[in-house]
Amino acid sequence: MTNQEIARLFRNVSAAYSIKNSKKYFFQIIAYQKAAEAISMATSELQDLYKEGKMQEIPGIGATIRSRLDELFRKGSVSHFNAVLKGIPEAVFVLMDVPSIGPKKAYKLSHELRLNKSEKAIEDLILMAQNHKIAKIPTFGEQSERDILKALIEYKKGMGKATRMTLPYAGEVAEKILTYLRKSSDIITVVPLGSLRRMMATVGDIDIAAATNTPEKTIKHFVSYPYKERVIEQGLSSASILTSGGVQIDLIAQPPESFGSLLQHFTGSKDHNVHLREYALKKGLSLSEKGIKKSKTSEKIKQYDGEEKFYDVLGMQWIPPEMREDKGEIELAIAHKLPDLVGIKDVKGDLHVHSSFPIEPSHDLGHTNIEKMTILAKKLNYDYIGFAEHNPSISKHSKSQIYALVAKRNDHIEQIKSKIKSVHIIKLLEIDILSSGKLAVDEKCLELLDAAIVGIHSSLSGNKKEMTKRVLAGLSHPKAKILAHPTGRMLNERAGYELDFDQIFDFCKKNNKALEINSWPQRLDLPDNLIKEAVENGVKLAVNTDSHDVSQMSLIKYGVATARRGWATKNDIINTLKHSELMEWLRK
DNA sequence: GCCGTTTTCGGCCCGACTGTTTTCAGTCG
Repeated sequence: MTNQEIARLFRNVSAAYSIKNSKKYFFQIIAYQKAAEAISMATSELQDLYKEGKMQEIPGIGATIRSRLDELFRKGSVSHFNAVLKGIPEAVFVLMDVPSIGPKKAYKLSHELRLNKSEKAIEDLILMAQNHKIAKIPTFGEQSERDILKALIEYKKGMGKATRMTLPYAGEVAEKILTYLRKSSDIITVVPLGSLRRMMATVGDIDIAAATNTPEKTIKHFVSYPYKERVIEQGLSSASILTSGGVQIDLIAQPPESFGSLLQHFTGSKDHNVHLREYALKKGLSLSEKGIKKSKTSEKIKQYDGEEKFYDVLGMQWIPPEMREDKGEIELAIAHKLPDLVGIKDVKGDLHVHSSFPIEPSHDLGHTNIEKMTILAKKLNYDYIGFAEHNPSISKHSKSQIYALVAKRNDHIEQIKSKIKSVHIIKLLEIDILSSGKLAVDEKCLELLDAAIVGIHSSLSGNKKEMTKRVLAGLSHPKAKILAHPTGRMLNERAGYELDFDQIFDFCKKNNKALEINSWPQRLDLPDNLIKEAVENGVKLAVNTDSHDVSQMSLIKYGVATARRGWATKNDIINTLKHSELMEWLRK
C-alpha cells in the first residue's frame, strides 16, 4: 500500500468516526486526520519505514495507530477499521471530495438517496438534484440543493480544489485581482497570503488580506470582480469567489490596526497556526486573526498592526513565511535560533543555462546566444554563469563528432570571455546518465569541461533500487559535480522516479557532490521537504534556473524560495561562493 | 488517539459563513 492509499484510508476512518458520533470520537477524528496529513506529506514510503522500525519518526503516529498499521501490513486489512467503516457506503468517500460536502452531508445524501454505485455517485447525485430529490431530505432545503448542484457540476468540470496551480501562475492570478482591488479608494493595503506567500510549489487557492476601515464596502467591491464565475460566500468581513478560470479567491478585510494579526493568521499554514495557538494557550493567551487576548477572561483583545510585534508578544522571533509549516520552526523561534535563510542577493551565479549554440543536443536547445545570456548575468550582478547545454545526441554523432562539437562551443566561449571580462564563464554540460549508469560523453570529452551536471532524461521507469544505482554510477565520475533535477518530477504531470535519498545524501556528502534545486516552475526539484533533509545531512545544493531563454533567468527567485522552504542557508548553496571558491569546490 | 521546559493524565486553535431545525450543525481555512 502506498502512502497516498493509507492516507486516504485514514481520512475515511476519520470521516466514519465523524458520521457515527462526532462528539464521542472528537479526538479520534482529529488524530486520524492529522496522521493522514503527515503520511501524505512523508518523504519515505511508510511500508519501508515499517520494515526498518522507524514509523515513530512520523509525527502524529502513536502506539495505537502504529499497531493498526502493523496489522495492515501483515494482513492487508485492519479489523478495527472494518468495524468502524461498516455500514458506510463507498459513495460517501467519493462525495466528500466535492467542496462544501463533508462527512455528514455525504452520508445523509448517500443513505437517503441510496447511492450505491460509488463510481456513479457524482452523476447520480446531479440527477437527483435536478429532480429536486435533495430538497425533500430533512435538514436540506431548496437553497442547499441548488448549492450542492453547483458544487457537483464545478467539481466534475475540474474547477475549484481539484487542481493546484504552479507558483508563478498563482502569482499572476493574484496580481490581476490585486490590481482590481487597489482601484477601490477605501482599501489601504492588499496583499496575497496563504501558500502563495509561503512560496509553496503549487497553490490551491488565492488568499488575500485587505486593510480597510470599511470592510463591508471592500467586500462588496471584491465580489463585483468582473472575472468571477460566481460568489461562493459573502459575509461582513470575508468572502470567497470562484473565477471564470476555476480559481477560488478568499478575501478577509480588517481595520489597519489589526492587520498584523490578520497577516499572521491568513499566511498559515494551518498546522503552524494550530501549534502557535496551542503554545500561546500555555502562556494564557488566545490568538486569532483579530489579535491576542488573555484566555479565560473577557479582557479586551490587543491588536497588532505588524506581524513582528505579534510574534514578539509571544516571546518569539519573527518566522519567515517559507518556514511556517510546523516542522520545528516554532521551537527554534522561541529559542531565538532560527537559521539565517539564503536570500536572492546571496546567489552569485547560475550554473545551469542552455544557450542556442548549435551543439546538436539530445534534448532542447536554448533560444538565446551565449553573449546575451552572459550580459544578463552581469546585469543580475552575478559573478559567474555556467553554460550547461545538453550533450550532443549520442545516436546521431560519433564520439569524435561529440568531442568536436563541445570543443567548438568552448572556443566560442573563449571568444565571449575576451569580450566580456566582468563575468566569469564556466564550461559545463548537462549530461545524460544512461540506463546503464554510464555518462553519455566519454572520458576525453569530459576533460574539456570545468565540471558536469548529470541527470536522468530517459528510461524513467526503473524501480527505486535500479534508479538509485544508476544515479550513483553517473555521479561517480570526478567531473560529475551536480545532480540535475534529482527527482525528475513534473508538477501536475508526473511524480518522478523513486530514489533512495539516504544513500544519495550519504554519497554526496562523502564525495563532494551537490544536488540541484531546479527553479523551473513545473519542477522546483529538489522538492522542499527533501532539501530540508539534505541540509540536515550536510549535503551541498546548487540553485539553478535551467533557462532555455534569457527571459527565464529571473526564475531563480522560485528556486531560492524553495531552498528557503527547505531551511537552506547561504553555506548550504555552492553558487553563493565567489568564483575562485566555487572553482576550487568543483575540483575537489 | 496523540503528546509533554508548567502535565505520563488531562488537555486538545479559533473564528467566519451558510442554511435551516430560529439557536445550531456543518464546512472551511
